Amino acid sequence: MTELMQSAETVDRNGKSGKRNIQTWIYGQIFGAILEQRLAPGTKLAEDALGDIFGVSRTVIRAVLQRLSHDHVVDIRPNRGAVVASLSVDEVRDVFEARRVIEAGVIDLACRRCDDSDVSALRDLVTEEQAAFTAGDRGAWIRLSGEFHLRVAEVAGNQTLANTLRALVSRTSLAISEYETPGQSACSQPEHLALIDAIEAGDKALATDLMTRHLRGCEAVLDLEEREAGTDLRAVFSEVFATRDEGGGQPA
Amino acid sequence: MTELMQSAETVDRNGKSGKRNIQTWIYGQIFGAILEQRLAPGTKLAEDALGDIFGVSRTVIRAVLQRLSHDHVVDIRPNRGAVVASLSVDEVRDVFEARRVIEAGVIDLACRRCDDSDVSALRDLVTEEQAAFTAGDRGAWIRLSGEFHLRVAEVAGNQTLANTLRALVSRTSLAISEYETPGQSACSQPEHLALIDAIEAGDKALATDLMTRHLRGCEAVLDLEEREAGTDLRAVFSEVFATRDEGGGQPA
DNA sequence: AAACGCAATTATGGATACAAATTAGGTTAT
DNA sequence: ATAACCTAATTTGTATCCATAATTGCGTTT
Repeated sequence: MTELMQSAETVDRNGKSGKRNIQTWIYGQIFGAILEQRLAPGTKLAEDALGDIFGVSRTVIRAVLQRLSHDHVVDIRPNRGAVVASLSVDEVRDVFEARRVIEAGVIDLACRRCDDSDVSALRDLVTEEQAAFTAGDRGAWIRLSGEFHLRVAEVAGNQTLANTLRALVSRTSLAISEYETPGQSACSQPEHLALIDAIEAGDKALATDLMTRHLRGCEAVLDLEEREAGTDLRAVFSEVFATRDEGGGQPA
Repeated sequence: MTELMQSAETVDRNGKSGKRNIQTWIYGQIFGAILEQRLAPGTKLAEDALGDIFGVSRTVIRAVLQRLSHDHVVDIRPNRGAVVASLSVDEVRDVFEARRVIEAGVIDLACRRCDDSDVSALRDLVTEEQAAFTAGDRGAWIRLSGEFHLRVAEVAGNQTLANTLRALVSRTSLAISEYETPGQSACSQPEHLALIDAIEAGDKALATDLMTRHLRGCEAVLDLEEREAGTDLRAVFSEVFATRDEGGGQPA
């Protein structure tokens, strides 16, 4: 988390100008930190603290937080500040359902419009993803895994769909952050490679089917059922109350 | 355009509290004005002017403009202010393509999840739409026409898809604003009614087919080909340069 | 001793003040 | 007369300041 502490002035983040749109840069930094799970859901994002860290005033931070809020990756409660967003189980289901709808269409378009350079670029990306996975760099792996889907959307050649998908992919990262099953880290590289093959072959029916199954698989790996009960405080303690007369839940 | 001049304090816009989240209210006002075409694409949205109109400081206006910018209905150029967004021809095509992808999925879900009250609510909405069309209230008609699609998304029961679609519907309004053919105002009520019938019957194949055709029809009504040349300044004046030696384009 | 209420502190929402950049208008020189 | 340049005014970007709402800790009361 301390990587954030580099002063905004000293870092040449653009290669072009020294201070072009500092706001966008900070936005990217916080966004990236959330996606790579260096900031966990529920973390308070105080304006003063972030202002100190990045060496700007609250004005800039406020603008950044509002943009992030619109992306649904941070949650701004009126008069109560901003926190890294937490997705409810229903929201996670909605996000995956939305992705199945959108990415089925995206990959259909990609089948029609891809050329050889697109295919090899996609394969390179999966190689990177494999490397991050092997190296155990979980943050980079999640980011690259999402980036694969975004690259497919770019191949599809529709900027609007790509932007839409970007929002959903980032929320998926948040979902993984909250609901992943400890042991099961679904290794998606083989499925991504199969998708590329289908795209290359121009087999739209196969490609859409693979994509749908892939997304269903990602969702299935999360433990949404167990946690679903966990969000209901009353349910969590129901057993305690049921057994308290027998001394079941009482401390010594 | 003068309806905007109601003072923010005097209007009870929520029914609950007198000044709850003024920002959201102003956002809605400007958003609505753009959707109903009371603000044309390209219109400058100066912070000071809007602040005076709504009786708030630039701080609030800036936040609102940033939200609108994220919705792609206003365009913020660094150091040069905000204007109502203008969609290029390519963007319009992208938006319609995206809508075909998303709404095909949405209506599929709607077929599965709708009940009788949903169906009658949709029919009521089309009745309203018809009334606005008959009354010649173009702004209300465009808004209600878009609202129909959003209601279908709500019937589908996926908040994420509904939000995504909301952004696309508003951009569609902008596209109509810029590219509509003068005479042809496509009356969409019959097509909307046919969609409702298909949803009610649960005929997913028919419903998705109708939706796709409906959206293609809306796009076809716009004159994207003619304007496409119009955006290329060089092409516009190519004839002038070709004929200038003959005195073709010279003023007296 | 525990629970309720009050006050102080902290943080957010909004307004104002200041700096930087762009645009428009005027002046000058060719 | 036209074109280029320079200056002034308007507008955006950022920082600081004030007001209001929320949280926390302490004291009082039962």
